[in-house]
Amino acid sequence: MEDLSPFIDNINRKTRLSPENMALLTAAFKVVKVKKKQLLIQPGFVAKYRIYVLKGAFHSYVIDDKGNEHTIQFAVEDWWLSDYNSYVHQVPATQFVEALENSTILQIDHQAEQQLKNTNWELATLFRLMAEQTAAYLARRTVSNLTQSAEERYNEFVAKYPQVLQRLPQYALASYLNMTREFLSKIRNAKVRKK
Amino acid sequence: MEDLSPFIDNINRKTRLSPENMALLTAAFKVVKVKKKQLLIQPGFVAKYRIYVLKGAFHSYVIDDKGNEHTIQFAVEDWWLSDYNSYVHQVPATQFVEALENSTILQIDHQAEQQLKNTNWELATLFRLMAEQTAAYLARRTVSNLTQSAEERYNEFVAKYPQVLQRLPQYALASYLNMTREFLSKIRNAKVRKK
DNA sequence: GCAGAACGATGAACTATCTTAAGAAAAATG
DNA sequence: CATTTTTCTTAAGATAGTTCATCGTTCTGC
Repeated sequence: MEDLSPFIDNINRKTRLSPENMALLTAAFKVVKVKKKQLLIQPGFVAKYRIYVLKGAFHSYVIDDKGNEHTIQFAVEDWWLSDYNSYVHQVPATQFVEALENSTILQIDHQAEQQLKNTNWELATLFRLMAEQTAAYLARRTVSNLTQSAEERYNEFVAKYPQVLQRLPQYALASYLNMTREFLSKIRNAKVRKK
Repeated sequence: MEDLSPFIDNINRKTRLSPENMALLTAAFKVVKVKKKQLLIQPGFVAKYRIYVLKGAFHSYVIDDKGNEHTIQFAVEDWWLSDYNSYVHQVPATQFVEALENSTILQIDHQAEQQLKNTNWELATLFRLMAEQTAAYLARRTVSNLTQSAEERYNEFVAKYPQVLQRLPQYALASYLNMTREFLSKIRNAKVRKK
């Protein structure tokens, strides 16, 4: 049996649920184990799940016309992810969501989420707060993408997510920061020399 | 008296409200006229309002360390905008929201919105759908920022918002597309010559 | 425990985009 | 409608970031 307490804490930080509703919510999420490199979401298929990471690491990415991979989002323990556009509108995904390590997730399917939102005030509020926070996060990210240079984006990431840094392959981080792996390598090395 | 039908249609496209709730909602929004160049939101102040554009045009932007302006978002008739991070979390804004033309807006203040969401199921659902759609939109924008070149971003904008194009100052569009005005000028001109 | 694949580092040549500067056009203002 | 201010264009030189090719290192599956 998995320990769901990180998940429960995560929810409690967003809103206060009655014990019954917390039980309803956790019952709607399924524990799933996935192996490194396994895909949870693939372009062409509708994203069926909203995903919470209990243990492990993921990234979501797209592949552009030239065949280059671009990481859109990371998620490690206690983070959420999906292809939001696909999940919200139930249209075919454009993103891959791939495990970077062997991982354990909680997933809720779209239909179950709709059902909860349509019948339960507290849970509807919870999902609203999640959507608002996702929007606020993406807005901040858009600003940082528009205003910072490659090196500044790297520095910001290091400062914000030092623990995450260790666990990510550099090619994924590079594409998340919107630069080539070679250039990221260069930046990192220039830093080391300075010290 | 202003004609609110575009607003009402906008809401109806998101969800079906009872006449009473539609009345409650429209009562919570105030009609405000603003002059070109007027600021609705300013860095340092908490964004008090969620804004719907009835008539006119706006852009939101930030100013970076070097003093350069970066447009984050546009809005013309029938669009919504705010500094979402500031509005959602009620923290000081980082963005300006400025009128590009003399305009008429509908605005709801954060407290009134909370009140409606806390007491009314249908309206809570409406605001949840709005947050979800905002998140999905920002996710799409993030992808396009990460995967496309300057010229491709311009082409995409032209294809998607041809009518909007005419009404925006080029310097605002350039910074929205994450390039200098000079470079945008070059791209446009290269196109004209090809024809 | 080995072979092949995936990952990261490095350097040289290249290119997309920026910077600066100056003039032309357009719009706002009195 | 003349003047001032703002916006757009053009062009030359500068640079951040890419591409390509190569090599050492570390995973990974069998």
